[in-house]
Amino acid sequence: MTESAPEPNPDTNAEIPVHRYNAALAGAIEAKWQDRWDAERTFYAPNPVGLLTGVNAERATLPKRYVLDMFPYPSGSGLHVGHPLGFIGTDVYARFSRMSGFNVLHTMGFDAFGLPAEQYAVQTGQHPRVTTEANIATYRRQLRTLGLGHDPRRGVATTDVAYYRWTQWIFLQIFNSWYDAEADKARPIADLEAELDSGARTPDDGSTWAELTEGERRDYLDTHRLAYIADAPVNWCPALGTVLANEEVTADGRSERGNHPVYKRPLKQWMLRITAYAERLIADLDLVDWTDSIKLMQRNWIGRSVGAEVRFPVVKHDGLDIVVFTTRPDTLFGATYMVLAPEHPLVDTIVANSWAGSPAAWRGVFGADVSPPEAVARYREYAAKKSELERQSEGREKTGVFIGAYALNPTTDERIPIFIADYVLMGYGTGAIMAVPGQDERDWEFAEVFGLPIIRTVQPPDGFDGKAYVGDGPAINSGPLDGLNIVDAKRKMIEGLERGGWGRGTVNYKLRDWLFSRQRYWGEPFPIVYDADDRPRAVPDSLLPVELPEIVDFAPHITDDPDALPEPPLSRAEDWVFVELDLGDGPRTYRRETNTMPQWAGSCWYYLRYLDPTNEDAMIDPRVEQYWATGVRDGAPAAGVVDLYVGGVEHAVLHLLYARFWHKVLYDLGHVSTVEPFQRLYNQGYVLAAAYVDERGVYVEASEVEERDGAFTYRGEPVTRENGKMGKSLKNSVTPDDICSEYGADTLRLYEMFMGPLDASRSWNTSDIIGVHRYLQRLWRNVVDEETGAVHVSDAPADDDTRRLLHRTIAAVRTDMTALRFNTAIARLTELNNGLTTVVARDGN
RNA sequence: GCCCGAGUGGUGGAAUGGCAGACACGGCGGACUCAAAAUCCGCUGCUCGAAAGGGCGUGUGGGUUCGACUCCCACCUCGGGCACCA
Repeated sequence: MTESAPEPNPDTNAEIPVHRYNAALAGAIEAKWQDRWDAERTFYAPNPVGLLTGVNAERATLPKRYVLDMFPYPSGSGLHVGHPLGFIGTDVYARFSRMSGFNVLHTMGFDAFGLPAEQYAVQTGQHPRVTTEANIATYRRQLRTLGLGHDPRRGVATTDVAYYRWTQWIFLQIFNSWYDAEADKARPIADLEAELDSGARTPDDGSTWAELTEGERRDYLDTHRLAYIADAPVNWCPALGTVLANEEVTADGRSERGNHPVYKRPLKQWMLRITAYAERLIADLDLVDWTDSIKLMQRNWIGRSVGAEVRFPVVKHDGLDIVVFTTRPDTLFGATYMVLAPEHPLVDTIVANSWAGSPAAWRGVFGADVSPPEAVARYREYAAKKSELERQSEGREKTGVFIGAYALNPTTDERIPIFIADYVLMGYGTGAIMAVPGQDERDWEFAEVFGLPIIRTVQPPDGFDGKAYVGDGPAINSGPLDGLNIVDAKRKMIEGLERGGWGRGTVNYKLRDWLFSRQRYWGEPFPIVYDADDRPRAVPDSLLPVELPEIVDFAPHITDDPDALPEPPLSRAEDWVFVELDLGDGPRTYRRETNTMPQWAGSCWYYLRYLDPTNEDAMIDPRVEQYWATGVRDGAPAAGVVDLYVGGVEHAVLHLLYARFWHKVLYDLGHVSTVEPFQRLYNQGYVLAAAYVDERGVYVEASEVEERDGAFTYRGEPVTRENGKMGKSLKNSVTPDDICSEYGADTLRLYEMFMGPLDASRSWNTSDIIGVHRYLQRLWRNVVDEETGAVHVSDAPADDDTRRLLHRTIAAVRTDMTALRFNTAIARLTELNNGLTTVVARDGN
């Protein structure tokens, strides 16, 4: 056995043995190996073709394994020990995979567009790119110290022009596509145009293609694209100066970032047609290995409900119907009134001019002394002004107003009154409901307030003393449905509705299309220009990238005025906004789109660019994509290209839903060969740490708090201890740099993996680190003489007990590693080392 | 309100139907040291007992089982998600 001399300990403290494993020696060992990995390009993962082929080429014939972290936003404060928890976990798994004979792709990029760099730029005038690049350099240095085995060639940042060029290209793929419902996939918009031109397809709005003007045809195509401009109610946040996606607004109507008030108002914005994929986004969850809780969160967010659409004819308006969506068509006989959302477009058409003897109670507080149209106007004003927060604080007290109009219940031919009320939302279903107070708690409450009739259509069980009964039971008061349970009654009702032309079975989703434009500087510009008719035109691929223009004032137009219009910073770059281009019909002047893409855009596909980061001719070379897409699951081809994806649970809906959507579009268009991006998803827990509050309730710097006899003080003042997520806001961050210099990176890595299962949140406790440090020290001492540096390794066969222990450890560690149970793997290794320590103490080596 | 998940020593945690508390921190005792730190060795769930030994013990109450931290039912507490979604 050849043995090289161990590193001498650079620590000059004469008190300790020269070859003791401590922070100084660990640092020397780690630096030596990190340099060697760089020099030998150890972690370069070879591609089958292209620029990333030469180094380690022999590994390209091995089966592949793709181990991915959710890439970080490079913030100005650098890493704390909570950030690398997942990075270390994937690194351990990647190294284990590499040693198990896989060609492992493992790297780290940066999600570098976003608000903090822009806000810092607004404050200091420094360009966000400068800040961003400095922060990335800090992150790279910190990550290198941790000894992570990344392929450095693949770690792209979303702000790289060479990267966002392809983000823009993907946007154009989406823009240039439509969703073919029959084929159930996205197809090029050119196909739609060709089919309309040839007559193979007719417009779905009832128009005749041949009779449309050129402009009307453009409009038709534009409204069918997967990326389209809509003048729809959006979430407008004046304090941030931008609009936000539904997913970025909290339940109480505030911005997730900054907690500012958000207002619903109609604005022209870019939308992505994610709703076309709702069914596939639910169905394909069966193909991936994610935790049930994450799958459930996505299913709930998409919110599929099965029911029926039913037409209610409006009295005195021949041929005019109100269409409602209901999940309970079986209760139709009990529909005693209807409710429209206040902003429902039919309201203005059907509102009556007089109350015509209807009960005064129906007028609520808004129509007490005025005409129905005036009552509608007043109620609308009341509902629009009420913020989401106020709706919350007022509880669920039902308000609304009768609009003087009636509809006919198609099953009973009864005349039923039509109300508007804000408990019906325009954004869900058809914005109109049939109200069945007997079987719906909200409808019951409303009926009580307005004195409306209640008819039970399901027999409640004996002893039921509640109001609305939502459970199962035999149908009553429902003519031919009587006696049937809910499931059978629904089926029979839908059959009847479809036969009579009164409705049909349908499926509805909570998911809305994705609001995709932001009024910000530090984001990807859209590769879109507007022509003289104000219609959007794609910038051709040959003119990509559309680079961010240099401007001086990065600030969004921030205001307290909810009526102010958003004003993108890019609109100030007038030289850039107006551009002369030849889009095939001669040179003309166009106006550029001045919105930018949301931060989610770059994170929707970075895992794909990692595959072929230097390719200038394509997003990915298809042969490279094919190689990395060859995963296996239960013996069959895996659905996802990434074998293991580790990150925080906070991305359960936003990022993971958006990325799946983009991936499916790219799949439909033939650019990727898997239907899903991420085969196995694992959510690492948070690192928690003690945080301290003073008597004013303000957090104080945790590292300066002193403990005496169980009481805590900060600069002499008493403080109380809490436990919370490590971070800047709780002032309880611990940096990896400090831990590395005190114990070494291997001790830090070992501690973070030993604290508990990877998916559980764990409390950081600096005093516990010594345990794993001692383990490394004992391990070292079993191999290296602390005094002389002599390596005592023996070729002599171990005794039976030792061999048994060794092989038991190997088996257990292998199982634990595969299941990402690193804490127990380390415990097994500690037991092995404790066993060896006994042998060494007995036999001398 | 609805839907998930979790409750085990002083602490982090282990055990997924078969010896509860692996591994580690902390604590106690010892070795080394003038002394302390570091390092090493031993003990350490609670409780009765001088000891041998006994009793109790995985949030609470019930159940299934030869056997339950583990499976089932109800409840309590904590954490997360959704929230007038028809």
